[in-house]
Amino acid sequence: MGATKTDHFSERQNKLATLTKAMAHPARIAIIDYLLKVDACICGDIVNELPLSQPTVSQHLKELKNAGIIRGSIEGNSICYCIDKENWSAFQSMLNNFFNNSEKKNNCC
Amino acid sequence: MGATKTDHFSERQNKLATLTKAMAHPARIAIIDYLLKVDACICGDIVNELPLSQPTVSQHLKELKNAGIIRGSIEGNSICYCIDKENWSAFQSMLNNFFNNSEKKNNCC
DNA sequence: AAAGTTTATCGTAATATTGCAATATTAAAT
DNA sequence: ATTTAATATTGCAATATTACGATAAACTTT
Repeated sequence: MGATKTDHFSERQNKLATLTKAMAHPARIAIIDYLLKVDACICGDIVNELPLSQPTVSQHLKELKNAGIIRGSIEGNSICYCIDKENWSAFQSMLNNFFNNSEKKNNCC
Repeated sequence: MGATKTDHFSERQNKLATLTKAMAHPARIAIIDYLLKVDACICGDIVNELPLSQPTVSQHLKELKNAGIIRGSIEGNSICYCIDKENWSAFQSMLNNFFNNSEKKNNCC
């Protein structure tokens, strides 16, 4: 196999999995770090910032965009990427709800 | 290729990526959901709860354990799994720091 | 229009993940 | 000691991810 059985899980569970999957690579964490720091940026800057080739970075950017974490807009010759703030907040809430579901009981084992 | 270049990123970035990767599957989200809900459980319960075979669930449990998200202790014949509460809190802080790094400026694009 | 710049896509190789049947392991019960 | 029950491991097939060179596409500048 190799294909995830998404259809057997709740929409919330699939969304959380998709979100965490989009973040589940150090390069993508680094891109988000950078975008949060500079709060606007040109794609080429990211390529220079990362120890990866331009096509590889482009691919990571695409994944982040598909997940709704970043947005890109054409800026003349180049492309300006930034965090999608609304989604970013929504994602934070989503994850916090997930974590706070625990009722702070003790470990049982 | 296919192997992630972890050595070029900061320890923090790699840790965040490892953590999110461990959560990046609906079955693993479902397992965590369940463990948070029941706050203790026998492995067999999880197998019954999920639409996956016993070996597959066992594999997911192993990944969650390797990531430090859950712990297991032998309980007679079976194994009792639960969330590792200390790590769980630490992970929540780690993610919140990551999210809160944004300085709430507007979207630039 | 031609040349340069910037980003995306294609093609491909290497590796990782997902899933399960079959089997092994471990402990309890008979 | 055998059988039963619960979980882990092995082996393997299908698919996904990661990475990059080569190339395409789009826009700017000359």
